[in-house]
Amino acid sequence: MSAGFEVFRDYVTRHTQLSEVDFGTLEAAAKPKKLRKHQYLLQEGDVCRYHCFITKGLLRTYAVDEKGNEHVIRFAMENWWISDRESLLTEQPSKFNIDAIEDSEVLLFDKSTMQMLTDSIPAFAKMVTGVLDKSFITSQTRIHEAISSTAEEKYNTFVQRYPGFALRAPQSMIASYLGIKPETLSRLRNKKH
Amino acid sequence: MSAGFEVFRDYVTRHTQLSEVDFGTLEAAAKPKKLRKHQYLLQEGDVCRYHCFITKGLLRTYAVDEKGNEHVIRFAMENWWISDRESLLTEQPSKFNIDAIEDSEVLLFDKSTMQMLTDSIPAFAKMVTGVLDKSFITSQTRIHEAISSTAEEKYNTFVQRYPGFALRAPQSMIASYLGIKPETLSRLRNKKH
DNA sequence: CGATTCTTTGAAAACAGTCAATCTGTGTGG
DNA sequence: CCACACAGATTGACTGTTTTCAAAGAATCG
Repeated sequence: MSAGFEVFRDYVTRHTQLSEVDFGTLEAAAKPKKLRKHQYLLQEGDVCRYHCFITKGLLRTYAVDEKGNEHVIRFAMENWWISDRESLLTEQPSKFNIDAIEDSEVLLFDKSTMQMLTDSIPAFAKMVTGVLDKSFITSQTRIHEAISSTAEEKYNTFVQRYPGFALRAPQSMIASYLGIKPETLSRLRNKKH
Repeated sequence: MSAGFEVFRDYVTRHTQLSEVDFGTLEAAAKPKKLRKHQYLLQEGDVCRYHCFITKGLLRTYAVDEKGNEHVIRFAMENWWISDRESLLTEQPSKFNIDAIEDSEVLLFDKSTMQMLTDSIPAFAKMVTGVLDKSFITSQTRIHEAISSTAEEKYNTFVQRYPGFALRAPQSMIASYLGIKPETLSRLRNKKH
């Protein structure tokens, strides 16, 4: 009854070198949690308290505007981290929602536990900073595409880069992620080639 | 003959607590550089070797597409860091250009020096990670706005958030940053409200 | 199945982009 | 110091893309 620890262990092993003792410390610190489809991991207005590692499933971060429209900020699946870093950092209520698109399983590390882990395991701290660095680079790339590509280019790039998301997320959410309307995405997809 | 060291010292003092010795180490590691308007700090195809702290002036990161159009990825001014983190991390040629919009002054910290500094000064390492964290949060916010706002909303938000950029950067670059055409920006600005 | 949600399609309206011409301000060389 | 050249900004008319609204058609789930 693993609760996703092997997924996490594989991930960590691929990204850094840790002793068996350190693995134990990490696994003891992690709180496994299961989420059913549509279940919130974080709801707007709540303070985000956890760094969250996904061992199974698919989640999204989204914001809701005054008109009630949802805007998907990001998707995340197995072997990705998800949280609202702003809320986590400032301890202010989050502007975002995070919920499960599929039944999912995650490992939760609360803020102070994470601090303790990064303080006591330098290799883990390095890995975590490396993840952040890559996240930032990915964000820059997304910004670049958002300001320079047409709707069609954005969609094609998205499908190539994230085939998993393209297959597993509803088209309305993909449209939202790309900043276009679902009708527009439907038309793009159904025009020949 | 300060070369911007007091600006840097002020900045570091505002963000962390460091001994006089550590300040000395940082300042000894920094290479001051002056840039004239239009001068490159980094040119597409070159490998980015430096973390760069701006003590004076205004710079931009931009990409050039197949059609020759420039796309401004970001602006940065006094007390901001700028670099191409992807190129810095991977040591592969950069896809971006960084150049000076005004005559500027920067402090350069090369990759290995930066590594040495963060390894030997934990408080500095924390500050640097904090900067990265905030950069990531800022990127997320920008993505959110890019996918959810109209051109007019993007412009208004930009002016409020970055009055300095709005005043100091040419409108064609601001338009590029927002992902709209200069003509469209001009029309937005000149329609009454 | 039956109900709900997601996707597709159509037609019209709104919006942003294109191309070309004019206007403005800046800086440079004569 | 003036005049010209140049880049940046504005304006107009037109085109093309995306949104909106509405309705019909799949697909999914209890």
